Amino acid sequence: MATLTAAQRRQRDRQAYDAFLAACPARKVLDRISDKWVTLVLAALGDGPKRYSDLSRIIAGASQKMLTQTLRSLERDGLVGRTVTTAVPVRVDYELTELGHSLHAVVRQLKDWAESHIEEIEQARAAYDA
Amino acid sequence: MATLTAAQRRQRDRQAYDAFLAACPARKVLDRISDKWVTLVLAALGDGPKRYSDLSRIIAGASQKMLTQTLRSLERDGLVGRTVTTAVPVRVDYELTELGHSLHAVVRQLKDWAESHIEEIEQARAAYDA
DNA sequence: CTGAATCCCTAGCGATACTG
DNA sequence: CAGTATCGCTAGGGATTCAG
Repeated sequence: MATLTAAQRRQRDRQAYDAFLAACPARKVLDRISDKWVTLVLAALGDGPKRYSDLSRIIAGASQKMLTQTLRSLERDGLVGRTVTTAVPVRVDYELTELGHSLHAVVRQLKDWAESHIEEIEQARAAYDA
Repeated sequence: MATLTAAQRRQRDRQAYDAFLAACPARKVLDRISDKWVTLVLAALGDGPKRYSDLSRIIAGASQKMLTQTLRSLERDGLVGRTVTTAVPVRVDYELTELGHSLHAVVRQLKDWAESHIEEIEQARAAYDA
């Protein structure tokens, strides 16, 4: 094997690293929840099914594009269910699946951690900035 | 109050939404963990202190810039501690603080969830794509 | 060894307009 | 009502270079 330049080595490491990530389950979930819209939709659906328009209203900051995109990916992953009621104005309902609920439970723990430690973080920031 | 155009209404909603987010502890933690490098560093430090060069090797895919940037933000938030040993080549050690460990514990739950449900997600994806 | 500063490019997202 | 399609911007992050 020939000697590699630093750049080539970095490139190779990055390949190996990416491969490792692809095989790592934790990474896959991270991909899911690291999307802020995913978490927000999950939270919004946490207390029951919602219509598309409901979600759009609750998560006011999400563009149509992001909302639809997020719902599609969650549906694909089996985290939310989608029900279309063919009527004169079409009606679409979304709800967490069993799998979705179980993830929601974990995310809620994260939320709980946040609520109980956010003050410490802010203190640390203030101290650091000073 | 004058009548608003649709664009103006969206803008206003977005403002209100952002304000709500800023006050929401869950959003702040989401900001932290939604950064993939944060989670990886957290994981890497989960089993003991590491030198800068160790982290750089373990998280091979991270550029110097991202690694340093991530470590700084974690330090600022009081999640990791930084120890500089003034020597001829400078040596810097990083370790999780108590606060960092408690967040790590929660993130680990997420990881556990992933490992036990990733198969279902993949099945759902396969089914959806078909 | 550890880190700061710069350049630069792509992917993600918002805004808008159109369809069933 | 519930999307889809397209355009354009900007912010994240990689590569490179300089410094303590």
